[in-house]
Amino acid sequence: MLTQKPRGTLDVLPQDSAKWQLVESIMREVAALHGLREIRTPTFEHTELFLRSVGDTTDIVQKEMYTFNDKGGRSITLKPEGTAGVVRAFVEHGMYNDPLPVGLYYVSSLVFRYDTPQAGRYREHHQMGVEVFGAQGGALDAQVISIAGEVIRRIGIRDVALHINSIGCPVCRPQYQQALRDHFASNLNAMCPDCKGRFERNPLRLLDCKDERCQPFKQGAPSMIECLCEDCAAHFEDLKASLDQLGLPYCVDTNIVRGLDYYTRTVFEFIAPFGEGTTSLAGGGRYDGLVEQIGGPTMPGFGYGSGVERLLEVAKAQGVDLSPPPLYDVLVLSMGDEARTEAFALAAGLREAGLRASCDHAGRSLKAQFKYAGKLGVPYCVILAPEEMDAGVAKLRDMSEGSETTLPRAEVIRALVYSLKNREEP
RNA sequence: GUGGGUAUAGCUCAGUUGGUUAGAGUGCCAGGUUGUGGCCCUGGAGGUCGUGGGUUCGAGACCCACUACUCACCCCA
Repeated sequence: MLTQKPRGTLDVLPQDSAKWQLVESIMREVAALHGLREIRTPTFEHTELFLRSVGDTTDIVQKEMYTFNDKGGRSITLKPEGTAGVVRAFVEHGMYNDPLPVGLYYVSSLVFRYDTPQAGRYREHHQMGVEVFGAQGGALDAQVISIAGEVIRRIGIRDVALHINSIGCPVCRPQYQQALRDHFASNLNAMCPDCKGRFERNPLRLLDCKDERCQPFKQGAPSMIECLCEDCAAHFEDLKASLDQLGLPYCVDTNIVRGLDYYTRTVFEFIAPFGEGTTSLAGGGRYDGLVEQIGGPTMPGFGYGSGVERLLEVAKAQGVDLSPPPLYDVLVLSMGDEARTEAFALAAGLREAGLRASCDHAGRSLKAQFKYAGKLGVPYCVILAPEEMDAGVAKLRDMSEGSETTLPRAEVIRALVYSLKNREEP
């Protein structure tokens, strides 16, 4: 117990942390291309925020939140998703007075959900994401969707499908829900117990029930797309045209509903094959009523979240090489006390010149030092031994070619800087 | 939350119908002329056999509980 991490958590070890940094840097690069600025919000918020935004009938709120009372008797909840906290901060700090639209992104934000862990699914995970406030066109939706897609593409993940849908707005969704109820009403007695509950609460969920008994009744059910009001339909057309302009292939998937109540109009997911099935790499959508609902002005919004663990696991399953470069550009090897002291100074000089360098600190044999360099894949070694010390020179060994050159000690740093620079080019 | 599978060295795994000091490969450390890595050879360190009970003369093995991992359902990142 003492040496066992809590269920559903993950240790990121040194051999993997460089991959995390790579993914995070890709997110930052792409975000910068779109003029987004980083925001960091607390790991926990007042429980009320999630009840109001995510919705108190959703699975997330009903059974997956880490909620507790703090010592002051406040009900606190660890973030179960990324958007609510950002919206809260946006409103709290009056960011709607900034030049609109306001584009924000976050990197490796902690997210907690108490559900059964599985591959690619944890109780604590990290999300990167984007939220844009004050822009309402379908083109904006397409642009933000393209950010998620571009990050996935730059990581090197393949075979990703973009699924989009529109779930309408407060004008047309009630009409659609009524249309669904009308469709299912006569057969409700033959359907599964879950669906009987969904019928009143959230009839959209009737459509993605997996129970065999319910399958036949879905035939001929109206689709949300057909019932969109004029404005929502136009918005959806705008989105599709904009995705075409960006050259981003997509499919309209009416099963994409999203398990959060605040979405309006556009919802989307990037889906990749994973194991025997598929997994969602990023998901989000439009939330035009949320800012107002939290107590801000009327303000459209669009955003998404993407799970870092999943991105890395799917990349790994696809054999994407995210391995970092060798730990050092150069190691300074030495024999004897005099040379060791000199090696220590030379390594410091190399770092001064911007090279990643070190020397032996274990008092190991020259052979062991070479083995160490070989195992790390270090491209160059400098050798300092009594003979070189007497002559005021050093040997420079190219580890991949196995060639050695002897040069004056004072030339070593310049020669290495030159060699490494030329190495980058090919 | 419900059901199936699994848990032995840092990693991947053997371990016969319960029977003495629990093994292999790999990795790690060292040595093979005290100046040279990758290949090879030798040696060494490293294990509360997931945890706690039980059965038994005796449990890594059999039984129970717990914990974790894993697959499916649900939902999602």
